[in-house]
Amino acid sequence: MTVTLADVAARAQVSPATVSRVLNGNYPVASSTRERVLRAVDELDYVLNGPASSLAAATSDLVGILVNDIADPFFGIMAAAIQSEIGGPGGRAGGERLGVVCNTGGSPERELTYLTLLQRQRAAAVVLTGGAIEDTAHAGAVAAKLRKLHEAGTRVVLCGRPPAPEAPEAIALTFDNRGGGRQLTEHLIGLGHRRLGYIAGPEERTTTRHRLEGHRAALDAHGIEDDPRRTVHGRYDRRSGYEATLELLRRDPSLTAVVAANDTVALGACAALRDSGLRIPDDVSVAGFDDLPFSVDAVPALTTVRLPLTEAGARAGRIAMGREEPPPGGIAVVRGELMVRGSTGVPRT
Amino acid sequence: MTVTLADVAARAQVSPATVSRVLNGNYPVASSTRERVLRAVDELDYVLNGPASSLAAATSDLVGILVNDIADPFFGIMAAAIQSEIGGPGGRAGGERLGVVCNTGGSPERELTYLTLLQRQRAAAVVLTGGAIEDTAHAGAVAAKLRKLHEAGTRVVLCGRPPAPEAPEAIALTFDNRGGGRQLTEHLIGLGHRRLGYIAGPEERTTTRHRLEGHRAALDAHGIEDDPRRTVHGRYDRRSGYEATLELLRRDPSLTAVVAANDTVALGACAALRDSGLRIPDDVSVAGFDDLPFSVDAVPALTTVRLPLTEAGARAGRIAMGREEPPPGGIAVVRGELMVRGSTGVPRT
DNA sequence: AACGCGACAGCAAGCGCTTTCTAAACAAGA
DNA sequence: TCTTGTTTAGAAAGCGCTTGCTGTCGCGTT
Repeated sequence: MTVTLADVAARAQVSPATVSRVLNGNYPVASSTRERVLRAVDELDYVLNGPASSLAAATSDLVGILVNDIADPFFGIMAAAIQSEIGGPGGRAGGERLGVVCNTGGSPERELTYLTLLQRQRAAAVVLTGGAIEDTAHAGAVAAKLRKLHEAGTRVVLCGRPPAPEAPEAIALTFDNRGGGRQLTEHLIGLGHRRLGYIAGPEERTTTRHRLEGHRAALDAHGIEDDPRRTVHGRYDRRSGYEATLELLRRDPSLTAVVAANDTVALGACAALRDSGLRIPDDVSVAGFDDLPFSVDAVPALTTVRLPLTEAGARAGRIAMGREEPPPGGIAVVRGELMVRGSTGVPRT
Repeated sequence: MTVTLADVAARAQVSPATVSRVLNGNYPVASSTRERVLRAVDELDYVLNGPASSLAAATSDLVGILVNDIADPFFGIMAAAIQSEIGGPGGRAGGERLGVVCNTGGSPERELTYLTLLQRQRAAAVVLTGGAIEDTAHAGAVAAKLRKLHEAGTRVVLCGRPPAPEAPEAIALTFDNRGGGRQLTEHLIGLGHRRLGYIAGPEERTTTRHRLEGHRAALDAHGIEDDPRRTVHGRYDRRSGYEATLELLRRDPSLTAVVAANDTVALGACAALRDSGLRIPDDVSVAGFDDLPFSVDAVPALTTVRLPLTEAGARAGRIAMGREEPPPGGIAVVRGELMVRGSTGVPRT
């Protein structure tokens, strides 16, 4: 029925061991023999049995990529970059690896489930992307899993996620969300804004907290009181941005700027402002975060903080594959870059 | 070092066989025994060895999802929907499956490589999303792989991809790209447009061809000559839409409408028009395809054809898991819905 | 001429699990 | 009492591959 190594060996008149060595290519095999084996492989259309191979070798060629929301380009772009460094053709280094993207949907349980599944598959590496959930119990559980994975020989990399003190062996490429948030708000303050609304993401995420902290730091540095009523929490999606904006306007119709948790939310905010008859940026300025591809096409183009998602993802991928040295101390901070565009301007007086 | 089934068995004072049966839960085990085993599993923090299990059982819990471009929400949305039906309990007993997204980047070789990798892993199912590549050799190779996968017990589902006549065992959920394209262009013609530019996708994709055919059918049905100079091919991205639009304008500045291969391209087209000092839709109407989430937020909102990506993906996922009957004949056509919005209007006279 | 050694190839022992077949224990029908 | 059936547990044979160790052979050294 299915072709096995033994079949290939028989056909090539060699032992199974030799076939295995030809296929794995880390043991001297005479080129004439090798050729014979490869021909047999070809003729029989042989495909290695992955599970058997993984079992015997105690390693697999799976690399897991965990994302919060695969439908969100923020994660899609990182995932694509990571995968491009991991395998398929082109990633020659030491065999083909299967980079698999796992969608947690932002759910803690699913995150753990996937981690277990990956552990079960004896994954070669795992990359966790995006912000972490700030729940002590859950964070502890994740850290414990990461430690186990590491012990089992799985490389662990965090991309766009803060370091996990409880799992220090995980390499972390962290986005400077705090700094970016601060830059953004300072830009707005510099333009003359004093009444800024802030649409934050879900409460329990590190990304949310850090960006918000940056915003508040900027306010504080300029002696602007941070009225808690000017901050609204929501999900990281357009709808949430729309509703949050209406809420902010209800609370304070004199707002001159809205800072959104990310670009998607900012787009929703723009829609809400327009639907409320307000012009951007003449009446209200809007700023986003991430600089996703569509942001430059918004009308007006969105002022935002560009995060080098592709570069960071690629680097994370290389580190996961052991093809690049981890940063000293296992932690690197990746900075964003303020992109000033049409959606922010001098406030009306 | 690592905990094995035998360790658990020893601790629970039962045989490995019993532990296995408890874990797989498809064999009668006395509840007292079961409990003892589960406690041991818990105490030892045991995690099943996936490869070993797959080897012994000759099946794995991997489900592959192939996408052309994971950074594109079109695929991200489908992938999320598919995965949501795959993960978690629900399938077989013991049923956690690992839904893995593989990014081919639109490359034929990568597509085949991933298919081989999935075959190697003895995947439980494979879902291919998005348009196929129209290259006889490649199509044949893919079909052959699909047939092999099927023979090996892997369920194969196509989602948003035309049926593969050479691999009839693959269930196909096909988008009615031709019909959608036709509707869109007829809408424009109905508004009075006669000089329509068309920005098509890459030449060799079925999606590209079908949408274009629909467009031409509409022109033809209304006796409008199809000037080949009014069609430009490009990639499915924003940049391509931008450049193609400039090219179309150069060829015929009197265009009154631009139909884009998809929403992302349409966004680029809008940018190009605006940069050329043209108003939408007063000077030129623009239409997209897919109705991605950001399309409604474009200014003006994009007229487009909504494809039920989430529904189709979910259905494909269920079929892949064997939880839903395949459509009769193994083929189902999924229709799009014309969404008329602000980006199209009556042409200037 | 004897020896040593490098380069290859094969043997066989697992890797950790599933599953068939068998056995034990007990209840119930004859 | 003996047979038959039912339920639950164990023994053991692999699943297909990798790899440490053991040869074998030919050739350069001494």
